[in-house]
Order: sequence, then structure tokens, then C-alpha cells
Amino acid sequence: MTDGPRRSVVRRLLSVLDTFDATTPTQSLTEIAARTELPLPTAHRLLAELTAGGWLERLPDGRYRVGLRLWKLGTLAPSYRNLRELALPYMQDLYHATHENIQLAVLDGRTALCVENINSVRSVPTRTRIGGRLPLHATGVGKVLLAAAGTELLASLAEKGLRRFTRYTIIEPGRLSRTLATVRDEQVAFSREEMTLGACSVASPVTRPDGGVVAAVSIVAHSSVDVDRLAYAVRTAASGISRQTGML
Amino acid sequence: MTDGPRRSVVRRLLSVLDTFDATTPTQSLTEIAARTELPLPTAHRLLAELTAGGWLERLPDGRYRVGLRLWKLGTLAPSYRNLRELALPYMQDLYHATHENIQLAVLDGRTALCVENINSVRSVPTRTRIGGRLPLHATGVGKVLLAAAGTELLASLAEKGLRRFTRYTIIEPGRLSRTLATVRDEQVAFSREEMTLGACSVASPVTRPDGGVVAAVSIVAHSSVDVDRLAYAVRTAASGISRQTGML
DNA sequence: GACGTTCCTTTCACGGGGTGGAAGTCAGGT
DNA sequence: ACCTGACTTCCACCCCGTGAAAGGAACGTC
Repeated sequence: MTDGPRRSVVRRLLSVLDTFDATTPTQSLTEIAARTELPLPTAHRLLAELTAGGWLERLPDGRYRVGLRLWKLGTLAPSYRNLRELALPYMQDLYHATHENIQLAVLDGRTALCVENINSVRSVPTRTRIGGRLPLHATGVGKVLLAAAGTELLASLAEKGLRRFTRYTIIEPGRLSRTLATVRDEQVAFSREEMTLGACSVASPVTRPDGGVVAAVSIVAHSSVDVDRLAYAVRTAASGISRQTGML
Repeated sequence: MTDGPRRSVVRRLLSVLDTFDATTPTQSLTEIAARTELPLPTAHRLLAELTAGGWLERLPDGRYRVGLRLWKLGTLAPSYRNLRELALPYMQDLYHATHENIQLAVLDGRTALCVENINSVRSVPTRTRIGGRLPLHATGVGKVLLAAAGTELLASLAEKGLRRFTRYTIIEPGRLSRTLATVRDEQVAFSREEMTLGACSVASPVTRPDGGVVAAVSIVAHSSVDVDRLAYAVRTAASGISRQTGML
């Protein structure tokens, strides 16, 4: 029946957990079995064990969703645990000064991962959610993180082709590389409608005392806003957070 | 060797994950093996699989910690996913109006679980962390959640004895029960140095359109602050959040 | 009320993969 | 050089996870 190579119990279990994402926060047994390509009884047994332990929850209608226990565990993840607590006050200051959207992201593989955000009702509505992903080459935070990463990352991204989101997206590796050099130089990255038409952003790196970049903060505003004028604000906030990282 | 009854692979794996908590965010192989009571090679294999999938991370010194993937997954947990995003703006309003600590908690088993907080530098320093637990009988948020839960919960807590934290902690089940009636009536709960000497709190319930209580917001202030004057502020914020829960 | 459908749950004999004692490796200390 | 403690690898045994098949449960349809 199952053609694929046999996975270990552990990998099966983890692939069950992996089926939960932002687009499918709740799932039925059949859906999970289908997505994991596991026989129905097998999926059922794994889900039963996860539910019994409180890792997943079962809704009255039989559907499964992520439980509090997993949330609590995730809370201990490094980029979250302290960074978020240190950064939030500074992000709030930025928000009160500008009334625009504020984001905090870390590097996760080949994308930027949003770990905290403050959405403004007055500013451009962003699709970004906590736990959501952002492209490295078309956003402010992405560029900051990409600039700080080794050149191999850029090379590997370029190899697979830089996706064009709007007509302003930089998809030429050479031009992107030059942009990143400026970012490293000035500690600020811009994105002018490169990800979404009508939205611009300014980002700046959060660093450890040794200079390593751990995250990026940014302001995401409507394209009519002069983001250059916001650059110093982001840099100031980023410096504030960076100063605190020494205490981790 | 191992005396205990044999656990299934799944339960073994989950007990490995379970060893991670706020007090031990990073652990060595030997520590994990000891805490889970698993043979060292077994623990090693499980950890290797978890690390390979990005569920755990390995530090240069060989210690393990929770990885980004688990954090992302936890992000999907119900009480967190939307509640937090809805509530944060209102919590910020409260913070700016009062400059005290603000907390948001949900019921989790026999304790209150803090899902969001804003710590004020000007107010009492709180030990509470996101993902941290608070007693139901000695805190504002706890009382709100306990009042909304069935009477069985209070009975079962009383059976095991209500822990005394300070000389003000209510440990008489009858008196607590009467207090909870008032909480239900007035939609506000107070804690006056019942958890920590020098700290008081006011809390109010966040409800769904059908009236069910999903969370509690509170202000935690120095005991010199007249918390009665803050009651309307918390109730207002709680109402605001409650109105939004209809959109979930 | 019988019948079909869909989704979930339970059973159980089989055999492959997890197990863990033992041995090997590595780093730091004396 | 020798020891100690912590991690990693090996591999033969055997236990426990597996999944096809059958049993329920909850609907909707004729």
C-alpha cells in the first residue's frame, strides 16, 4: 500500500505535528492521515497519544488542534524566550512615535521568521502574523538578516531564483548583493514596495555585544510615508534592544 | 535495568520534550536521560531525531534546547493564536493609562497560565513570565478564571489544600467561595498581597459572545496603589477584548 | 425503516525496527 | 601516561508498533 520508505515512529509522529500550520490550525483525522500519508489507524493511534498527553486538543466535533502544552514548550525557544521580552518595550516606543506597523524577525533557514509584531490600525494592513515567514530579499527585515548572514546564503537563494513579488522586487543577484553591502555599511535596510505594492519598510539589526546579528526590527508603513525619515527611529530602537542583549 | 513499566516510543519521545521547562531551558544528554529515566543510548537516539528535524537545537557545547520549529508550532495553539493579537492593543492602552504591569491569562488545568504580559519598569517587578503559571486562589486572574469554572474545580483544589503564600492568602474554601460569588457578580476580582507581599491586582474576564470566559486581564500594581480606582479601567479593557472575540 | 455513505474506532497476528548492554571515542583533569 | 565523565556507535535479540479488516456511529436519501 504505502510506497514511500518506512519512516521511524519518531519521524511519523513529528510529521503528524508538522501538518499543523497557519492555514490549517484544526484538522480532522482523515485530513491528517492523508497529509502524512499514514494509514488511518496509525494516525489515529498517534493522535490519541498526543491528545492524552495534552499536546494536542480535541474539539467537540472530533477535529484536532495544537494544545497549550506545545505552546508552553515553544515559549522556551531561544529567539523567543528573552528576545521578545526585551524588544517589546522598544517596539512599543516605536509604535507610539510613528503609529505604523512594527515587526521583529529572526533568520530561520532561507526565510525571515516574524517573532513579534504590533499592527497599527492607522497604517497599511499587513498579512504578517507572529510565526509567519517573510522573504529575505524583498523585505526590510529580510535584507538586514541576509546582509548579516554569510554570502553562501545569498548565493544559494540566487541559485533557486529570487521570486518577483512586484515590479520593484530586486531579482538580480548582483544588484541585491550591492544593496546588502550598503545595508551592512549603514545598518539600515529599506524595502520600497518590493514585497507588496503600497507598502514600504525600514529595518535595522539587533546585535549581540560581540556584533553578531540576532534579529531585525522594522517599521512597515504606507508607501506615501517618507521612510527615510523613520530610519533613525528604527536604528535607535534597534540599538536599545541590542544593548539589552548583553544581559541574556 | 529499568524497573518502570515500558512506555511506548511516543510517550518516551514526549517525556523527553517534557523535561524542558522554564527552569531548565537547556540540558545535556545525561541530564535528559536521567530525568526521563531512559537508557542513555535511547535518549541519544530520540534527541538525534528531534535535532535532525529542527525541533530541538544543539548548542556548540553539546547541550540541547527547544528549536524554532516547536515555537512556530506552539504559535498555533488556540488561546494564543488570536487572543493575543486581539488583546495586546487593549493591554497597551491599559499600560499607557496606568503604567503598571498588565497580564493576560487563561485557565490550564488547575492553574492560570500567563499568555501575555507587559512589565512596567515603574511598577512592582513581577516574576511572571509568558508561559508561566499562577495560582487560581491567590491572584486576580486566577480568581476570575476560577469563578467562571465549575464548582468542581474549586472543590478539587480545596481538597488538596489551598497553599498559603502570604498572611493574606485566602485558604478557607468557604471564604474563597463567597469571594468568587462576588467576582461573578461584579466581573472584577482583586488580590491584595495574597500572592506576594507588596503586590495587588485587579482582574476582569474576557468573554465570548455567548458569555463563556476565555481569559482574564489584570493590572498588577504596588500595594500602595489604590487598586479600586483601577477596576473600571480593567473592566473597560476586558470588554473591549471581549467584543473582538466574536470575530474569531 | 432499510440502505448507502462517510468518518471514526477497535482488533489482532505478523515481522521489522526499536532497544540497550557493551564497547569505542573524545576531552579535560591530575 | 592514566583516569574519569560524557557522548557516540554497534548489533543481535525480541517486543511492540503496524495496518488490513471488521465493527460502530452519525448522517442523509429513497
